[in-house]
Amino acid sequence: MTTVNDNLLYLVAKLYYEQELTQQEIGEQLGLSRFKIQRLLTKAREQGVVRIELVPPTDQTCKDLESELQRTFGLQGAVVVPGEYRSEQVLRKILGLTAAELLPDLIAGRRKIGLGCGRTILEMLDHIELGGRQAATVVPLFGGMENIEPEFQVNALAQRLAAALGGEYRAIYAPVIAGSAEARATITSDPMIKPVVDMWESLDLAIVGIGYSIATYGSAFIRAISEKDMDDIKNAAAAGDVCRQMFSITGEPCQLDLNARLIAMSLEQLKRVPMVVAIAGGKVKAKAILGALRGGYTKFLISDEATVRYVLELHGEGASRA
Amino acid sequence: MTTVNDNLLYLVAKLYYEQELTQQEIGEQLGLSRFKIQRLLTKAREQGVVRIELVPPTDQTCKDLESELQRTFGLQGAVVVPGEYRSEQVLRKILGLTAAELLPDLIAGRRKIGLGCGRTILEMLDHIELGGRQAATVVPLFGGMENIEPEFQVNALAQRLAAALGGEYRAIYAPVIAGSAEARATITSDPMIKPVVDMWESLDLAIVGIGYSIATYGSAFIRAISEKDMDDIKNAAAAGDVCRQMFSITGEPCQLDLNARLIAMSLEQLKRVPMVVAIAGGKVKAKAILGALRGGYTKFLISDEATVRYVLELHGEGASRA
DNA sequence: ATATGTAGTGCACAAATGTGCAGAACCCAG
DNA sequence: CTGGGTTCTGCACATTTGTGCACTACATAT
Repeated sequence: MTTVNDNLLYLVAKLYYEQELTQQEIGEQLGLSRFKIQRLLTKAREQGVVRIELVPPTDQTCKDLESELQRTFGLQGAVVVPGEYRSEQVLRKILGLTAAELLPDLIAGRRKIGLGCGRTILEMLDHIELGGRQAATVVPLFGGMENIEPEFQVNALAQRLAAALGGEYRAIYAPVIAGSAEARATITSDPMIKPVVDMWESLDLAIVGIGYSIATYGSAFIRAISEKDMDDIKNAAAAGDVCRQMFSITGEPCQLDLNARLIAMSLEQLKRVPMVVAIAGGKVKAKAILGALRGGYTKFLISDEATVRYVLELHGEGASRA
Repeated sequence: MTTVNDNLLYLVAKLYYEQELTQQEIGEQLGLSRFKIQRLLTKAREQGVVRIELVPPTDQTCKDLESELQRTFGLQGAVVVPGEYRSEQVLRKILGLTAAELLPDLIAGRRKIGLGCGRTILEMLDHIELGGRQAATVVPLFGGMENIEPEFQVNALAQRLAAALGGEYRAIYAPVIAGSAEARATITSDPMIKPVVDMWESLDLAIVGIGYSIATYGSAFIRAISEKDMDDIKNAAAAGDVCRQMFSITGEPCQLDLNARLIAMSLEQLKRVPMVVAIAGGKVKAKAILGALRGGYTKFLISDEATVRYVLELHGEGASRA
């Protein structure tokens, strides 16, 4: 590999990207075949002669809403993406991307990291680029489901985050819902599982989604609970959940028999974690988000403008009624 | 134009350039049509959300040859592009590009700039990006030819350089060869032409190519000279020219009748310019380059490794023979 | 209510780009 | 010089991207 290449690569790259000639035209001008040019370009990209940089929207976040959230709910911080997104797909991706970019700052030396699951979390993982050797350990915050969808494979997500961080992860080989309270006790005291569950007591950071309907959890979850559980949930007026732990719009934990069978970090434990980042958006989730905020289950919220406005409006109404 | 766009643009750009999804795939994931994605990407590029940067080969020039040139011929500087280029097309483009990138430093505040012409100079102009409002004036260094080829349209080249610099230019409306010495006198004293010709006396910078054969100048030039002129040139053992002024391999100006008809900056004038940059490469030009260096007609040389080695070799031979 | 312009959409088609493969060229050890 | 490896080349073909156009939507002026 002579140095000729470097100059040639640069030249070809320049003609292609700056003068916007086609590979064909460049080939003709240089007396080389189109294919050669094509390969030179590929090489130029590989070797970093061509660098494609994406400029993140310059902090165009809704500062006003962010500080209002912070004040109203005693958060440590918030990031509100401006705009209204009709498409849930788009919103999820944008929140995931936003979260991915905030992550390095949010992690900042925290070692024991708990990770929830869900589509937004999955999107976030798609965009993380960190690589740096972080001395971090990632654990799932609740058990798994037989559900095949990748966004609910808690261990896989933890593994991906750990890989992106260059740290380690712990897998949990337990179901999110045990068959009975006794089964739960047996499972969580199993020597393979206990160490993971125990870590929930001493996390430095938790990254969670906010759920708004048991329907979200998919058929596997529903299959695991009884008619009575369903009735209980309805009666308790569950507005949403964090780590599968349900609460009402006022932030009160729902008292459910189901709770005794849940293998998931508890809301009390969550409140003791020094930093909890919740990522959630979309009007359908507004009540769930409000409940989580009122209950103090998160310390940092990543959401979107339209949703946050609606959440604050709902909160105001509730206040005036009270 | 809402801020929504910015986030969406960034997202789409990221999916396209970093995750290397196709526009089709992105469309499917986001629930938007391929065409929409296409247009978003175009917008992202236009708005600078996507920034494509080319990293110039990190100064991989032949330092040793450069300093040898400098020492041997008393140059103020030299840049030698490494490698051997078989294709003249490629070499010309690479030299042009190299020169274009050096230009800002070479100009550095110099106001009166003289410009030669030729294919390498043309390539250089293709790559200049400067835009800055330079208080510069660009003049051609010799008259024009009826030749249609764009690389010999002296005024057009001067105009292009001036445009790139954001400065002014002067056009010369005179032929490079007048019909007779008397005609030359008449023409150069014409009030439209004299001011331009006079500027050659007080240039701050000249940028020239080095010619190696009258054949290079094209048919229009040849048509303008007689059989006798051709014989003269052969007898004088012309090795090359700068600004159409011919010299031998030893750097001696050729004494030609033709000279009295040339409307071009003289070699004496050229030697008085504080900075002369010559751009030339290719083994066929070696003798011409050597003559120019020996004659002191340039103060800065931009060339390629193979040629420079050959030039230095030729120079060594000459020295040992003498 | 009716023109009238402006912006956005999807489509059919055209152009450009990317890829697996088969053969050529090269290079070195035996 | 010969066989076996690697690299380089061009090509047919498949994929991906870009574009002019006709059509819709919506807002503003008449």
